[in-house]
Amino acid sequence: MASTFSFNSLNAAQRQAVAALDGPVMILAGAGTGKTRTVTCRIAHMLEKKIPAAEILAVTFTNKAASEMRERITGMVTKKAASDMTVCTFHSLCVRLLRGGIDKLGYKRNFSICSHSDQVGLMRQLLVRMGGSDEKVKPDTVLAAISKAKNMGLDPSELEDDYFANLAVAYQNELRAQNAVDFDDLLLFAEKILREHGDVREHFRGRYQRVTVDEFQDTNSLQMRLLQQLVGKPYHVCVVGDDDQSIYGWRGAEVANILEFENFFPHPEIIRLEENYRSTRAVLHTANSLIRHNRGRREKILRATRVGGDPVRIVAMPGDDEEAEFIAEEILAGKSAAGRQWEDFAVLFRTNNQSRKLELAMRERKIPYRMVGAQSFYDRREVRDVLAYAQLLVSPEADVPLLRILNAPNRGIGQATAVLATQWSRDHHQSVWQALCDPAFTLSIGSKTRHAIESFVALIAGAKNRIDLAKDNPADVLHTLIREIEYLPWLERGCKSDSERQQRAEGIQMVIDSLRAHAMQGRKLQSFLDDSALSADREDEDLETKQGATLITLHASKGLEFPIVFLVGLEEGFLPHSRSIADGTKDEERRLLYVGITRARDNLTLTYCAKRLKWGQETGCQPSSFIGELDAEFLDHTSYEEILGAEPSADELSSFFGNLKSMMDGI
DNA sequence: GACTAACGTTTTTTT
DNA sequence: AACGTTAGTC
Repeated sequence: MASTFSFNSLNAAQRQAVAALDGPVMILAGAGTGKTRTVTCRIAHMLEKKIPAAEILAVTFTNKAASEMRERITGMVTKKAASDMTVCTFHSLCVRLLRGGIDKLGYKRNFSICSHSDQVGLMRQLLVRMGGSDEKVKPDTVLAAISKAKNMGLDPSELEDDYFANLAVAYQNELRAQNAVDFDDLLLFAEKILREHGDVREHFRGRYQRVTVDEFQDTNSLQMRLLQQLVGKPYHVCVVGDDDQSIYGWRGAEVANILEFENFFPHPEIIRLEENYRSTRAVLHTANSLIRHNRGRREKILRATRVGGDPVRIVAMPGDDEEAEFIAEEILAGKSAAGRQWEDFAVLFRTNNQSRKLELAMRERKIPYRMVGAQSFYDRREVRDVLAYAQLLVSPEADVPLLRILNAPNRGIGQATAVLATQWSRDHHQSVWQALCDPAFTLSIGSKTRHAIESFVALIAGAKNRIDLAKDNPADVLHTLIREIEYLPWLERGCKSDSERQQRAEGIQMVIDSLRAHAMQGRKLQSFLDDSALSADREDEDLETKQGATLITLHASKGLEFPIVFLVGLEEGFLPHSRSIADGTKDEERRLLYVGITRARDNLTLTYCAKRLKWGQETGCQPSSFIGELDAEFLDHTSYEEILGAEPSADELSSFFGNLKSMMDGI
């Protein structure tokens, strides 16, 4: 039994996509057209055609997408086949490659991976060290320029601005000295090794003969180059995406990859999935009428398989307070009148700060809601600290994590000492850890600090030893270490509230628990660290476990769907965002709105306000220019006053009193 | 080296 | 308004 799927359950275009196994294939999959199903069926079809599972590689952008795809495939094929194929992100694929061959570029195989906050920390140091600039330059600005250069295939020294070029060179040298790489380097170095080493390239091309890339509209040019190295003749490569849903241009996504695919792989078979199973005709027609205004797209017209539907409402609001209250009331009324679940409702907004008033309105009415969190779990301080300790237990010579926790908690090794140690290590071409271990260095330090260094070295070395001798479970060693150094009490002293204290403690516990689970599967500490470094997972439960209406940014909503959608703040300057108008990327804003609209299954409401609180200041607003681009056929343009002024229906009345009651209960 | 006060900034977010 | 960063003080 190889696989279970049936051609009969697919439409003509999907069938064509599933059948097209050989040569370059591009599947243009509009929103809600059954993309994932098509891709998983296509892979199942490969197995049916006796293509060995081990030769199949599917690349995604996020870990979430990778695990979802793995899950879907696992449901269709044998366990063996599912575990034999490779489904992973671009970055984790590159880590695998580099752990086995980065020494070709002069790095050691136990390199560490810099997170964004590591990068910022490093750049901040460099800015101080280099000085020289009259203007204040933000670390993020420089890092963005460096990232852009790497993605374009430029050497750091080739940056236009001399000051930036100097910083970029220093940054790259510093990383190399610390045997560390950043996220871009993972792709950059993997591509370089594949390009320059024919044996490695042939090995990978032989190993992965069937490559699928999901969300292709999000690839940047470096990823494109990597893909070209990865895929050899006869180019059995399949890319899947939708240029109309390309909303990550600001972080390097290159729509040209999808628009000019035939320039990268010759004579691709191009298949369009245009039958939409998600939305009503009203929603879809409105979405189509908007996206038509973009130039230079792969033209697609989504066809609704569902008939009719409520008209799309556009509601003019006096202000953002009324907007939030209106939506909360509508959710309350909709739930009781139409027998909906809280989970059926979603409110979409452009910027995170727009969620405040919405949250408040939800809380007042006791509507359960889930916010798709802005702060990533792995960016939380306690998590990064504990992971840094874990990293030292694998390789204390990793400077980045060492410097991170050298004085966390405070142990009397402050910044001054850190600078001296870094300086010494640089002068002697050694790691900071080696400096701390070397009497030649420590004897130059005051006795008080020296003793602090000695006990720190003993602490780490002792714990590392226990792991190396495999006497204890790494999770236990780490747990003991964290307790011994009284990390949590130190952290708690800096907390303002009890809930914050609790959250910190939970963060630490979650790392330990997840390491323990990892170790149970017999996997090494290093692989745990790689996974952690490459996953910016928000607190996982987010959508799956948490109950309630969804509050979410337009960006984060891509790939999701909801029966009832409210899309707020359709105001010029917000959507399109003023910054995008200045940058000349209004097309991308239009795509963003398009993504938002196509999230709706049954019912869609768009709102805009006459005034809005912005940075603590009341500001007047104009309706978004996008509103005028929507075709009127299925639109119902109305206003807050008009809706409130109308005779309330029996349903609305009963829910009004219901609300009143729940508000009273809340007091 | 730790703590506090003033200051400036504020799109989107993944690896 | 609210947050993080920085400069200044003890």
